[in-house]
Amino acid sequence: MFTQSEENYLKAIFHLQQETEDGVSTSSISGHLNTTAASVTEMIKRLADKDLLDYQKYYGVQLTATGKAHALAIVRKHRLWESFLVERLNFNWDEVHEVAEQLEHIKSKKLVEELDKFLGRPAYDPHGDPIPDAEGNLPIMPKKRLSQLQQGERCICKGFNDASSSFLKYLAKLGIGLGTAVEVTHVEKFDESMTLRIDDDEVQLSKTATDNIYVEH
Amino acid sequence: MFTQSEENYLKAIFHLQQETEDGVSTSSISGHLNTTAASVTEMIKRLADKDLLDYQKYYGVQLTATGKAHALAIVRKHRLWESFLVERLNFNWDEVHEVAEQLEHIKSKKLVEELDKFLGRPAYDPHGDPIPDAEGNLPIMPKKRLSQLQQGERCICKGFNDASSSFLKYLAKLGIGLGTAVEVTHVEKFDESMTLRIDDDEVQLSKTATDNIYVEH
DNA sequence: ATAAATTATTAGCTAAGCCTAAATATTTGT
DNA sequence: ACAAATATTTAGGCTTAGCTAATAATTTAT
Ligand SMILES: [Mn+2]
Ligand SMILES: [Mn+2]
Ligand SMILES: [Mn+2]
Ligand SMILES: [Mn+2]
Repeated sequence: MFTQSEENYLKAIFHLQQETEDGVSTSSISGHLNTTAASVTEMIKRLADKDLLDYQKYYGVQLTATGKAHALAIVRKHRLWESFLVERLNFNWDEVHEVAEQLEHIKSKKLVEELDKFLGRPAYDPHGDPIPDAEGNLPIMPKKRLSQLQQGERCICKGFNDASSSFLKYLAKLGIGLGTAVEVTHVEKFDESMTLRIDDDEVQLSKTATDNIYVEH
Repeated sequence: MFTQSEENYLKAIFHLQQETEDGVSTSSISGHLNTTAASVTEMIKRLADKDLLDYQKYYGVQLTATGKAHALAIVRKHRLWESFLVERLNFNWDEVHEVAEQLEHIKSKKLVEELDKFLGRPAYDPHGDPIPDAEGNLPIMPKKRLSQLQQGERCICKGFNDASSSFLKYLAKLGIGLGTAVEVTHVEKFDESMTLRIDDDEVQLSKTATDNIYVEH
């Protein structure tokens, strides 16, 4: 149906779309996928021809209904495979992303359905991200970023937005994972960095980091 | 490391090599992979440049040690995935091949190792084919083709050589699978077709079919 | 309102993998 | 031994998916 490259673009655009109301820019896509802007322009023309997205020259792209449906199917596969790797194959949550990046492109309706069943139809992946169902419905997450909290507030870590292995390993080193209880002991005015208490340890996190940690409560 | 196409060629050549002493011909590869002879010539030049095979113009190719090792790694993955699909995901043995054809290209040493462990280090795949270990060692199978048996002989089905879904579905329809007991009631002289007794049914199989069924005893 | 900076597009090039048609080499049959 | 048949390679073309450099549009700053 679609090539691996096309699918990677669809998924990237889907993710970037979550963070803007207007069109997804060429440069944001090229940043996300580590390609040049010129390559992106080429590809989005192809995807527009296939009616997977609407493209307004110089004003970015937006997924069509079919484009979004397809992107969600890939996200679903990605997160199911990540769950499989962690739940059944003893992978660490910080080492599954690269492999899932490949596995998400396997084409077999039955495989996805059976994998989902086998895993007990999980609602969230090992990073706390919601897994779309077969129809593309996402279980909505009450999302709040750690960076939005005030001094003195307490919360539980519910998700991580940066899929890079280095970020996840960094968090693991600090003792931060899904379900970790955190208290904001101090917010530094000038760079918005935070001091946090985790159990009885104190750790420092930059704004870049706290922006990518989703919390609840 | 290698592309999907390169890996498919290596695997095809590995399989074809099992059936000849001398070089694997261009046309046999193109037949196996459903490509043209011209495409094969191009690809084997590339693979020869990478020292995965020895190529003598007009006299076919032979895998080098590294080429063979790589082919075995792909065969290993293919058969492990087939086992996973049948043993854990409720696939039928006759519907796993196409998906395994994709899964065999996933690159992750840890994934293969963990999958093997998870499945209990199986020695044979759902078609009765031996699964190479991590070092590329194949558990040797005492292989005899059903077509080699004489009238009156009895045997147990131990493997099937044609991976096509249609062949496997055909056998399933006739009640033939791994472990099925078969008695040769008649061998037709002129086309070498066989009449077989399975339980209390009698079935007819062509030479083409009996050539692709491995038996024991 | 214009100039400068930024962002996006186009043009032109490359490599992998496929193809068909033409040219060549090998094998087979007499 | 040679012609015919068959197999293989070469030549030339196409698509996908990337790149750099040049051009054009938009946005920002003066
Ligand atoms: Mn991917
Ligand atoms: Mn994830
Ligand atoms: Mn394959
Ligand atoms: Mn098999």
